[in-house]
Amino acid sequence: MGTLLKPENTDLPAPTRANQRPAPMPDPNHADCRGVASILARVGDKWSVFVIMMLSDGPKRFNELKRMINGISQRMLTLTLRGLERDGLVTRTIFPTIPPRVDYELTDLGRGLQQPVKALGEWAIAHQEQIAAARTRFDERNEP
Amino acid sequence: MGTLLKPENTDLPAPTRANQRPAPMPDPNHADCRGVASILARVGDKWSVFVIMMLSDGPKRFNELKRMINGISQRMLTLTLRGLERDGLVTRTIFPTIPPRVDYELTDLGRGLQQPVKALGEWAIAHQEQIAAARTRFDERNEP
DNA sequence: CTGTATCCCAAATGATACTG
DNA sequence: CAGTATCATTTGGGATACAG
Repeated sequence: MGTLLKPENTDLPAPTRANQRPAPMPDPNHADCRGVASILARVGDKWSVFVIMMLSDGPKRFNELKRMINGISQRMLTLTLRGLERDGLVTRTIFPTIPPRVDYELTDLGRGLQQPVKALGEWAIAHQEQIAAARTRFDERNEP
Repeated sequence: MGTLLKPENTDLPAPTRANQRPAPMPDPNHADCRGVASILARVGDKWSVFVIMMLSDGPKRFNELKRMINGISQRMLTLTLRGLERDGLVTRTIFPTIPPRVDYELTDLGRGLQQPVKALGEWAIAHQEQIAAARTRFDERNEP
């Protein structure tokens, strides 16, 4: 779903024989590269992030989400929700009424993920001007 | 580059006429949706994340990065680095020697981004088993 | 209403070859 | 070494249409 939902290409780097810089610890960054990548993929997925955001303030129905997330297709919403459900981030509750009603809600795990995602979002907001400026500079420097 | 490097489809949700739940504030989550999305896209990009990780402990050369990030193609490394450079997250320094040498290094901005990304990575590591378990459960529940 | 199944096009990426 | 150019392939994702 995301760009990188598949766990290949996530090997560890060859150990830099003699590290030219201290490199204090065995570098926790590299640990568990494989597994982590597939989780980052979920976060990297635009729709997943939006859905998680939208579920912040309580459960929502399918079409409710569809309306809130402007531009998502039915197909992608279904796929995204399935992915989130599969990862245990969202629950899916069916009310066997007519017409049917399905509620989606964040799990505890999902709410936990929300925190770091939000932190990221806040960083993005805090620095968006700086980045926009950098982009402009770069662009006009490379095609005048 | 990432799945969602383009700023379309990032509109705000239509105001839920009469909200069925309190919906306390104008919801700061939705603010600056467009701009933020393109930044999240960068983070969502697998290769970008890896490159940022790899640059944690100092500048690296092109092929050095290529070797460290197992599986990335020359093409994708180039594109990824260009993107990071464009966003002002990485600097590119050319040493006009023969053969040429190019160093890539995180900017202050880039190092700043590293923090939230790392937080996310740590969350991922902390919960990877829980997620793996959820996936297994989901899978065997849906195709026995 | 909440999906699933198809078809189909555009974008992303890998492989390969070539260059300063 | 550090790219650029081109081609081939895969994949993502929108637009239907249909079903329970």
